[in-house]
Amino acid sequence: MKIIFMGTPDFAVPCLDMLVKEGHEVCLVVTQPDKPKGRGKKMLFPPVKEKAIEYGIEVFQPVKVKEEEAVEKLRSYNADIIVVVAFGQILPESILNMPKYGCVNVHGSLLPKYRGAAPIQWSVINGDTKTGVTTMYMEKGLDTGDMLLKAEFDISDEDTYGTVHDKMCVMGADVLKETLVKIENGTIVREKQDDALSNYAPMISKETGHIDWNKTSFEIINLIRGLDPVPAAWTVYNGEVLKIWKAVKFECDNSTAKCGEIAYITKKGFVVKTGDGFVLVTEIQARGGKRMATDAYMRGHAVEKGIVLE
RNA sequence: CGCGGAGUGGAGCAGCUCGGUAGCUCGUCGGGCUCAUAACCCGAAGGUCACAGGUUCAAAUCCUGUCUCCGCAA
Repeated sequence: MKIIFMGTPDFAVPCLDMLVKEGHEVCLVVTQPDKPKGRGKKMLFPPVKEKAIEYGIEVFQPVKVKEEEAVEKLRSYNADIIVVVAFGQILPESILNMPKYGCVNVHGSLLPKYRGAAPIQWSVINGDTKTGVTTMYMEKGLDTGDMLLKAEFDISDEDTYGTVHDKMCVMGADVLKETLVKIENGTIVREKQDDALSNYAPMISKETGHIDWNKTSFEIINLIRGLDPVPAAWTVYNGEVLKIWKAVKFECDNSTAKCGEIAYITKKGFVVKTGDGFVLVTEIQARGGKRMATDAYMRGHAVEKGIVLE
């Protein structure tokens, strides 16, 4: 099929890769404009653009795809279908209605759960043990379109946002592949989303990662997992931000410690009181420092019992 | 030229302001104590102090340049 592909981050790359390898005619790749990133201010290409260049596909980077000029450019390609994977901009109806087969989206959750920008993170943060990808026809509402195909998989205790993301984007490409086959041969089945079962997964901000030690150990550990590797869960230690990369439940008999207080020091790390128990923090990152095991950090820094994390 | 921090034995740090025998907490190896141990005691190995120049009688320490890593901001 003749396809316009719209996507931006790493998550979208396997899908683009698949489209090309399956022999589809990807006539245009639409992605977000280059932005100065990183330390220097270096202009970095979005990952999807890198891949498009590799394949020699034309790249289009409108600041606002909904503007008339951009819409007309898309129309001029007369594509059969538009595939959207983590593009990062809202599409106007003029685009949604443009191609013969419509606009298909790959979403990182089992819809109708976790509509919105950060479905993977929130499913980990909420402690879900199962997630998946869903393909759907796009419509005006945010991730509300009719569902097409799904694939699900388990989230283990060891999984983080990063590991789930990596599994999911590969799986997303597979599901998309199958979806396109069925669309093309007319065997696809649309399924309405049950709005009553839906919820929203809002964008993750820095503040999302600020640990509330009054919460349960389970909630705190899941928050840490859900924000690893970006943007990280953190707390304030001696007035400075301390990122927490890994923590596990811990048994401790310190009954006087209050939430957030370092209740105990072990060889592996320090133990913090939570809303319903204790967690042993085993991997951290201090301001200006690298991510490292807590015991390594404690060899060079004095971490004392009684300090309260905020 | 966005702001800032850092590169010191295997790990994490101190020392640098006020140049002059490389230190701390661990790890590793050997020995000892112990029913035993991640505990304790004794001992040992292991570092061109990121790289390249410069100043100096002498540079981890002062000056210049380069590379790499990290935090913030985007």
